[in-house]
Amino acid sequence: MRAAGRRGYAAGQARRERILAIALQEFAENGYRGTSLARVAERAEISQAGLLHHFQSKERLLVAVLEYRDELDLRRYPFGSVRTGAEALRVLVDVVEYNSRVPGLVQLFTVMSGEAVTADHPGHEWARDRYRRLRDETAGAIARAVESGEFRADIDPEVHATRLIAVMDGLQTQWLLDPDRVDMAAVFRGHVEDLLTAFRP
Amino acid sequence: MRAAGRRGYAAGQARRERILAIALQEFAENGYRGTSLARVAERAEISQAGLLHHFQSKERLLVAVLEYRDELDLRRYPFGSVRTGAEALRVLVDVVEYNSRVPGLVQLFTVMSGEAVTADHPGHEWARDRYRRLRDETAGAIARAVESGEFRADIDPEVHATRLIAVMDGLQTQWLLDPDRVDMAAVFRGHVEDLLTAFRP
DNA sequence: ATTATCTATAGATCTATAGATAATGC
DNA sequence: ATTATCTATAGATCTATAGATAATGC
Repeated sequence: MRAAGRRGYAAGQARRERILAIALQEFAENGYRGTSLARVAERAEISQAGLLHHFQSKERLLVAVLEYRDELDLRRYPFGSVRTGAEALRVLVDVVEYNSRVPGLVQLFTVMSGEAVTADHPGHEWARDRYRRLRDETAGAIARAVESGEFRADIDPEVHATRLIAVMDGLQTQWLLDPDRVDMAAVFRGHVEDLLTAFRP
Repeated sequence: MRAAGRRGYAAGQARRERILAIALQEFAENGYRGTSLARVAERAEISQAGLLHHFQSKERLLVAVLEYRDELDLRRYPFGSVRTGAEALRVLVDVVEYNSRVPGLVQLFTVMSGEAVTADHPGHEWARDRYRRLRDETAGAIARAVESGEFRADIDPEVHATRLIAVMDGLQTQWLLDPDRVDMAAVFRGHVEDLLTAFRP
């Protein structure tokens, strides 16, 4: 397909993608501060200076990894095309069920969100904006369901969006730490079922 | 008071406590991997070798900080002395309200939990065990309320404990990243009120 | 005798840059 | 000409230990 032939040669483009995939794994396993460029370079079979030719600094590499993930990830949040509130909540359940099959990706977000609450972390703005976007999209879907009369009129879309995302997030941490004792997908599914009952007018 | 004169001189004991308080701040601000012993030592006005006389390694220092916090923290979770389910949920609301006044401590736990999902992190076992304990205590309180007939018979204490802790945790992350847009205490209070309604037989 | 503290340093990182050489594709 | 890649290295860390000196309190 070669969507991005705009800059660099084909070999360089392929190398950049390989570096991104490996860096994603390393950041997920060790966090930003625990990841070394030397190790990423070694696994990508390039010298460290070679790596820095493609990504000018460790910060830039992290930002590129986060954007790379978001691209793939946002496709799983098709809130724009969703018709009903029940459908929107189903999308969230699907996302959680998908996540429970890709612990590495979940770990990237959990580790990054944790580190990124510290002010000087290069992913700080990214994390803040990502949550804003998720809240806005989720709240929008809930608001539409309230307007259509599908959900009760007295529920606050913003508050429930914040809560729903909090449950998803908090479950991820508990699940990653103790997968045998925390059935993330089942607990979240139950939560959404309870909500659908509570939201009914 | 000098509860712990058992090992070391008084001056050493005082110094250890000073180091713990400063290390807690540094770990909260920068995470485990982003914290340097040199900086902790500098702020505690001791040489780095002097610091390592009191805590034999960086790992041991982290463990000591986590235990130090837990001591203070567990007093805020007096689940043993709670009589009713409603009271237990009130305790959680109180904890969240208290937390919203001590962002530094909340940040320590959020950063540590995030970093600690990586397998080799020295706080990995600590975090896993802490969540197990929280879940067990919360589930126990809910189970008692179910048995007494205060809460509906068909609610699963373990599942609801996991969910409640997830909401608390997930709200912390969103609140730390965006305190102006996320009113952690209010959202959690609303959540608990909704639960009390839903739990009524 | 035990504890507290220091200086000095080993030894291992780590990120980023300088500067050279080789390959690519217009 | 641009891009990709390398070696070498500067310069700044970082943790932990060795070994010495001073203070404490039984």
